[in-house]
Amino acid sequence: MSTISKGSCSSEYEDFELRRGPWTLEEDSLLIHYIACHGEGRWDMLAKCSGLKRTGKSCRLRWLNYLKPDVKRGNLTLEEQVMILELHSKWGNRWSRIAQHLPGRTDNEIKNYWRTRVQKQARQLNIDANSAKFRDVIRCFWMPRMLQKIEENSRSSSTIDNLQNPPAPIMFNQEVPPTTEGSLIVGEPIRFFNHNEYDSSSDNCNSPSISPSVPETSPYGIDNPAYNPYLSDVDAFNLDPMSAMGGFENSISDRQLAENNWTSGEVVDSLWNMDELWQFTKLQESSM
DNA sequence: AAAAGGGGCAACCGCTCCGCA
DNA sequence: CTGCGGAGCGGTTGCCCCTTT
Repeated sequence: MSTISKGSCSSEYEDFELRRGPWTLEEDSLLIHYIACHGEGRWDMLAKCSGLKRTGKSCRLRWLNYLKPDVKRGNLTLEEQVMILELHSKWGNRWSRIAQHLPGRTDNEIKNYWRTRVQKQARQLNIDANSAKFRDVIRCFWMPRMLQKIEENSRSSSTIDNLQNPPAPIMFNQEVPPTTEGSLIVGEPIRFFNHNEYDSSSDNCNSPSISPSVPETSPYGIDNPAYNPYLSDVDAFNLDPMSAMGGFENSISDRQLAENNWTSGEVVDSLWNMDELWQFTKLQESSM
């Protein structure tokens, strides 16, 4: 067990051992109280002065991922899941960046979602989760299903009046939190398009367009292959899905795959039925 | 009812970036 | 220009809880 050097706030600082592991209620309230009085930042100083026997890093993480008032708890909504899939296809494992577009969600939460739910599907399909093939499965199969589900949900909750009119584009009510990044469109609603707006000529897949209004470029170099490994993959996401699916049936033909439910809680219907995926790949095959 | 296994998630670790002296 | 400290990020680990056998 390591100790940390003497701080300016506590003469006993050098004497205690650093605490690790799960936070206690007392520690949480201590941290909340300290931040309420002194604000965020200077985490090392905060750790020393608050009386917490934790590192500054640990305090920061606990605050940002758990204690901060605007942190949203609970299952990710379908809209949030679609957003994660879409943004991940653009930016790769830029979790904090993706989290910026999901108000109240933390990078850690999104990362865990990706690893536990999405990568699990890739494993079951025997596909590399970072491969173009898997991205096409997501884009051409799962995301349209999710959007369809979102649309169904919005329809079922709408009034008769709404049913007489074409449904409006699915909108997120939340604003994208302001960011200092120059090229980002800040404060703009994240917007998906429904089927009515979809121009099939613009996409290789027979699926709705999924177009969160996020910029294509950024100072982080999302379009720079050096930062985004996906881009070095010869524009992998724009590959013809037919070719992307090539040989795909071989990897799932033994039906060894389990039912796929990477969505959480209430959305555990046939959305991720592998039979449907199977039919989907066969359709792709026969249309060639 | 108990043990084993697996999944989910909070927390840690190491690296990188950035601002400042 | 360089070194240093603070902060942030992504990968990994480990624990807890639930499910299965």
